[in-house]
Amino acid sequence: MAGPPTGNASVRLWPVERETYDIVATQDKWRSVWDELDLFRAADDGTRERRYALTMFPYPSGDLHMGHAEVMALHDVIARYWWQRGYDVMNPIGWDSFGLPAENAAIRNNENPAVYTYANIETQAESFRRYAISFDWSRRLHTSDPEYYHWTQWLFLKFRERGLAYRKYSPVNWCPNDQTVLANEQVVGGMCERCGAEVTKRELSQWYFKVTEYAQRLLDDMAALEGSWPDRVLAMQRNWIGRSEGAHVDFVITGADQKPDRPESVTVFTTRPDTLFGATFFVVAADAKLADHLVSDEQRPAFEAYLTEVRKASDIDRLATDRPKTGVFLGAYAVNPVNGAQLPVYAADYVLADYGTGAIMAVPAQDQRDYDFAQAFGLDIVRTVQPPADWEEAYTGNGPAINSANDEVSLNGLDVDQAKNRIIEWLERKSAGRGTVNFRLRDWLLSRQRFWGAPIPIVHCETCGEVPVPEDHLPVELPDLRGADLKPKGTSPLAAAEDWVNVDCPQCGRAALRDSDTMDTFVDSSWYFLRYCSPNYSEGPFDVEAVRRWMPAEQYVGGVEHAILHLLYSRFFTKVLHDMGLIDFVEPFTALLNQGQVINGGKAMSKSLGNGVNLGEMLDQYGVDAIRLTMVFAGPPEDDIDWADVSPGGSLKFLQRAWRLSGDVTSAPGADVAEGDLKLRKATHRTVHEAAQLIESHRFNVLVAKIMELVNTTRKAIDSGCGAGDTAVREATETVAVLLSLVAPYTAEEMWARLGHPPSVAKAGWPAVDESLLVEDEVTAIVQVQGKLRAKLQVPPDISAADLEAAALADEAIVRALEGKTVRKVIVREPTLVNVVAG
RNA sequence: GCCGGGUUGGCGGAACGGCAUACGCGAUGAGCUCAAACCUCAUUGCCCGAAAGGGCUUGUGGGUUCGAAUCCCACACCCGGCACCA
Repeated sequence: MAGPPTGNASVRLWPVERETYDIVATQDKWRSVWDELDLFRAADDGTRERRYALTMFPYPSGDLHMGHAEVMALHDVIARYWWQRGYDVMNPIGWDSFGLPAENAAIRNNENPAVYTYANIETQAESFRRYAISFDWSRRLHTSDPEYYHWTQWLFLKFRERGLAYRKYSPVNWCPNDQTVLANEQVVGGMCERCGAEVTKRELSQWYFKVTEYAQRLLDDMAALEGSWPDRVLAMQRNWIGRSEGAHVDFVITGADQKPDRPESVTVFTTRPDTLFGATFFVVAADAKLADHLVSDEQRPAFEAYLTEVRKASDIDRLATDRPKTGVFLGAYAVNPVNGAQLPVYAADYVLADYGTGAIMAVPAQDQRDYDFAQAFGLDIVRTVQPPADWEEAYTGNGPAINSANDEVSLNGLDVDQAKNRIIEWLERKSAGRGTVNFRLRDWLLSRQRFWGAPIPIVHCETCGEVPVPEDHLPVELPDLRGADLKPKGTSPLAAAEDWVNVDCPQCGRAALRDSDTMDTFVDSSWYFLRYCSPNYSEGPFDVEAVRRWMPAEQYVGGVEHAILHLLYSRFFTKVLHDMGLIDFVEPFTALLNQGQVINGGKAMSKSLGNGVNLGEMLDQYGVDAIRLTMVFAGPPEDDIDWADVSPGGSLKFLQRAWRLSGDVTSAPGADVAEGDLKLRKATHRTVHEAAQLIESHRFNVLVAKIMELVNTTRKAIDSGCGAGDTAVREATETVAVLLSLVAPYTAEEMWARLGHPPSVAKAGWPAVDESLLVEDEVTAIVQVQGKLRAKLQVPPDISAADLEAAALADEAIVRALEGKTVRKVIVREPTLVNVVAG
C-alpha cells in the first residue's frame, strides 16, 4: 500500500512532474509558527462582537480517538469561520478530569489517580495542538484541580443553602462492579451506563439535588431552543422529564384490621380521573412501604411470600411488559369517593413504588394493564367510556362517558376532556382530590462512594448534625491516597483515610467526621462553561462580568450521548445560578449541534470486533488536514460516518490539487483583480457567497463540495482558459486558501505562503463579495411541455416574460413536442422557466 | 404502545415547489510506463436503440398544483429515545 509522502520518502513515491508538499514537514513548520503568533486568544477588549464557540470537553482517557477527531473538526469549522468573519472568538478547551477510569488505573498501578490523569491530559493536549484546533489555550482548565473543585464545592454549599441539595435515606441504584451508587440517568435498561453491570438496589443515606423543583421550567424553557437544538434532543429531554397531567384522588381505607401504622386514606395519581366511576379494585406497589402498612394479619403470610417472589425478579425481568399479571389481596378495602364502593386492595409488581404515589385506582375497562389484572383475578369490569361495538379489551380512546353519575355529579355524555374537568371540580369541592401534574423526573443523586471526585464539603457532627465546611476552609482537598487504599469496599475510600476524615466540628469544635463521599462528575461538568469565561478568577466560581460578556454560548458542539445527562444538568445549574442572581440568562447554550459517531463497517468500533481505526495511524498516513477534511466531507454533521465508506486518500489527493494551484499563480500579491477573467471571478464570488450560508446552516459537507468545484474551475481556467497569469486566478486561489483554512489549516497556510503572504491565513479575513458579480449575464431557461423538460434556452437574466415565451414557442424541440396539440396555457417564470400546457 | 428523525445511482450524499442524481468514492476505458503503482483524460441512474432520439426513475399508494424528491393524507420499512410511568 503506497502512502503519501512522509519525510524523505516523497522522492520515491511521488514523481516530480506532479509536485506535492511534504505533510510532516509542513505540519511541523506551521505548528511552531502558529504557536508563536498566538492566533486564537480571545481579546475580550470590547472592540469586536464576541462569539463563544464551545465544544464538550473531553475525559482524559488515553489519547484522542476518531470520535474526538470528528467532533473537533466540525467544531473548528465554526470557530475558524467566526475568526475569519472578524468576531472576537472564545474557543476554550479543558478536561473533565475526575472519574472512575483514572481511579481504577491507579489501583492497578499503585498510584494516585492524578498521575494517570495529568499524563493523559498532556498527551491529549499535544494531540489537539497537532490536530490544529483553534483553541484558546490560555483558558485551559481541569475539573480535578483544587482551584476548580473549590468552586464546585462552593456551588454545592450554595445549592444547599437554597434547599436544593439535601440528604435522604432511601433505596438507590447500586452498581456492584463499580461499588458506587448511580443516578437514575446513569442506569440504562437496568444496567450501569458505565460498566454494563446489572444494577441492584440499596438503602442508603445520600445527597440529592432537587432538580424536580425545576422540572416545569426545564420543560418550558425548551421553547426557546426549538429550531436551534436538534429535535431529538428536545424530545429526549421531554421524555425524560415525563410531565403528565391528571389528578390526585384520596381513597379512605377500611378493613378488618386496625393497626397503628395503617393510613386512614391513600392518595393515588391518575391521568384519567374521568374514569373514576369505573374503578373496581385498587393496587399498591408490592415493594412500597404502603403495602406493608395495609396488609391484614390474615393476608400477611401470602403477602410476604409474594414479596419474596417479587424481590427475586430483577429490574431486568420487570422490563418485560408482556409478563402475566401477578399480585396478592391485602385484606383491606379502599372506598371510592364517587360512589362509596369498597374496592379490594391488591399488592402487585406492575405498579411502581417510585412513580406517582405508588398506588393506583384500577380501571380495567379503560386501562389494558388493569384489564389484564382483572382477567387474571376475576374482577369486575365496568365501562365508563362508550367503546366501539364488540370491543373486547380496555378502551383507551375518546368517547362519551357512561355509567358515571352519583347524586351530585354526572359525567354521562361528556367526552374525556370535559369529564376530567367536571370530576376534578367535584373532587376539589368535596376535598377528595385535586387536579395535579406529575413528573417522571427524579431528584439527582449526586453522592458517589469513590475517591477521584470533588469531596462533599460537609462535616457530620453528633451534636450539630450536618455542618457545612465554612467557605474560607474551601477547598476540601483530597488526601494523597494510592493503590490499595482506593479499592472499592462499598464505602468511600475517603472514610478509611483517618487523618483526613476526622476533623473538629466547625460549629462546636468537638470531634466530627467529614462526609466521605465525592460528587458525581456530572456536577463538575455542569458549570465548566461558565468557568471558561474567567478561568483564573479566585473570588468566586466565575467573574460575573466576564460571564455577562460571553454567555450564553452561541454554539455548543458535542455528542448526542449527553442529550439527557450533561445537558439537562447544565440547564438546571444555569437556572439555579440565575435564581441566585449571578447570571442574567436561563439557558446556557443558544444552539446545539450533535455530531454522529464514527463507525466502521456498519458497526461501532470496538476491541472485541477488531474493527477499530487508530487515529494516530490515520494522521501519520494521510496527515491532519486530510483526516479533518474526510470528517467534514463525509456527510451531514449529525450523521454517522462509516470509515469503510470514506476516502482519506481522496481527501489528500484533493488537498494536493488545491495546493498545486498556489504554485501555478504567476501574478503578484495585491495585483488589481478588476480586469481579471469575469467568468472565473463570478465563480469565485458566488462560492464565497454560498459558503457563508452553508456554514451558518451547518452544511459543512456541501461547503467542501463547493470548494472542490472552485478548485476544479480554477484548474480549468489555468490549463485551458484565461491562463495562470490572469489576476482572477490569484483571486480564486486565495479564496480557496481562505475557505480551506476552516477545514485544512496546514494546506491553507502553505498555499497562503506560496501566494506570497505572511502568516496567518487563519486571520486573512472573510473575502468580500462583490454583489455585482453574483449576477449572471446569461441564464439557462428550461422549457417544459406538460411539466416535462423538452428544451433549454440560454437567455439574458432580464428577459421579459413575453420574449421568453416567444423564444420558447419558437424552439424546434418545442414545436415538435406540440405537434398536433393546442396550446391551452403558458406559464412563464422569467428568466428561468416556461411550462406549456397543451392538449 | 407513545415520542422524534429518516427512506434519492453500486456507495457517502446534493438539490429556494421549477434542469433529479451536484461534489466525492468506487467501477470501466484510454494516455504515461518494459510493466505495475502514482498521475492525467474520458465514461458512469435504469431501460429500448447502431445512432439520432425516446421511455422510466427520489420506499408504496393517493391528493394539491401548470409543475412535487420537496407540500398534504394513508401505508410499509429503517434508526434513535421512553416504556407495566397509572
